[in-house]
Amino acid sequence: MEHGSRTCQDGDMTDERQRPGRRSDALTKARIVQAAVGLLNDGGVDMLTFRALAVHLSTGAGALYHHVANKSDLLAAAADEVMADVLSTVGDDDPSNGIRALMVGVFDAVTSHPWLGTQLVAAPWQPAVLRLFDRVGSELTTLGVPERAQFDAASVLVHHMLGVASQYDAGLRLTELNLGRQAFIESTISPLVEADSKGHPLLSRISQQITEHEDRGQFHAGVEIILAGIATL
Amino acid sequence: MEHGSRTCQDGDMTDERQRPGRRSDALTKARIVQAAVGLLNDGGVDMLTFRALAVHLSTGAGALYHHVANKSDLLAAAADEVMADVLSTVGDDDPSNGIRALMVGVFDAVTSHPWLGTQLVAAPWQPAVLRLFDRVGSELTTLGVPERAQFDAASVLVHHMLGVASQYDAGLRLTELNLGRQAFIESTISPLVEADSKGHPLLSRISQQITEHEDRGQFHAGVEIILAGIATL
DNA sequence: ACCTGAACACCGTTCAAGT
DNA sequence: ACCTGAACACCGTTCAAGT
Repeated sequence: MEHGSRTCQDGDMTDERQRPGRRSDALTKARIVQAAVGLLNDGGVDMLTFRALAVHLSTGAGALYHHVANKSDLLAAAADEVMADVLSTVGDDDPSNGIRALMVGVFDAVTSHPWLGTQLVAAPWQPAVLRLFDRVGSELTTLGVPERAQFDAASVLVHHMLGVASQYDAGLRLTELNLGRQAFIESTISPLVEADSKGHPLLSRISQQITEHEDRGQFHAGVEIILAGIATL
Repeated sequence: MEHGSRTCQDGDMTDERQRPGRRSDALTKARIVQAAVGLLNDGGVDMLTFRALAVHLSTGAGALYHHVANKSDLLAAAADEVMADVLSTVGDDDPSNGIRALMVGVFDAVTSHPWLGTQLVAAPWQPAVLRLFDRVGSELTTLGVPERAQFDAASVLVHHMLGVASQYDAGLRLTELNLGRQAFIESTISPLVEADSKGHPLLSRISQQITEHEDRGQFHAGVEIILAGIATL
């Protein structure tokens, strides 16, 4: 654990930086959040515990409450840190495709942090989501969407991205913890289909979607539908 | 602890209570789920506890595990019960507006069950969500959307609805627990605006949106954008 | 002021023991 | 087979006591 040599961010402001977990300078909210992000990336929400965090930072659990209000505050701060980082390194494409590049970039980022999607949809007014909204909005400005409709358009785009990302995360957890996608289909979808006498053509397509695992394709198709709708404004 | 207000465990056939879910039959998954929905509607997720549920059903906490696998299973079953009920009483409009009626109906239902939106987005492959997907899909069929694109279109619609609904729920919780929307704006949005030197026109609009509390209007506008996009397919 | 870490008030879940 | 409820293994959070 301690020799993690994890990726982490460089460019720290601290002059003397030991390994994460070695206590050389004062506790600070930034360091706590950084350690929290590390735990979340390693093992998801279940691994983020005030006790584990305290061990990682070589301090007591109660000390953390001098810098974060509670766990909800800590999670929001962790999400905001990752989101700010992601948004700063995405969307340097040509202006015509700026909105698509932004969407794909953030989608990939959310998808590679399996805890992030759940956190974002669980608390939609947290800073990380507002940051994302704002960025999508400014991208819509360069795309020529009228101001009046920017919030609505950004909302649809953001919700689509978060929705597909959380689907992806849930799919991962499904395959990790449970038996497999085929077993999931048989245990969850089949009963629904057989309960009614309807055809349920879409449920079959959902089964296909799950087995083929093409969340990225689904994501792209949705973005195009939304952009086509936005173009009519 | 539990000095007994519990009357006749077995051998009674005349014991009647007017409270829903209070019968002295054998424990069954349906009755457990029904009681769980009651607790959820009363006080949200925090109120749903195996101990509280056991008290409500006049049984022991461990007995519940004979009928539900765990809390996740119980939550999924509760969500599915509500969703099935909602879907059976919605969307009897004329075919041209069927999709709008369905969307609005489900949105209202999710919005009036403050725990439901969070549960749905947290586990996107649970039966309740699949049911919803399927229903939206069949509505899209009558609207003339080609089969090839139905899953993508339904996905965008469902994610939009769940996204706005969870925004609404979070807004409610914000006003209940915290100081008020204006205080929220000053504490959360203003720091974001002041951090950068950008204009952040959308964040101002978000502030407005929050204070005016027009989630329904936002929801409608988003649906129209998506339907316009779907029409191009 | 900051930190410590034991203590408090809960959880979900299990399991020997009953019926 | 079903139920009981104490026990287990945790949580987030608090707070007297230290530095």
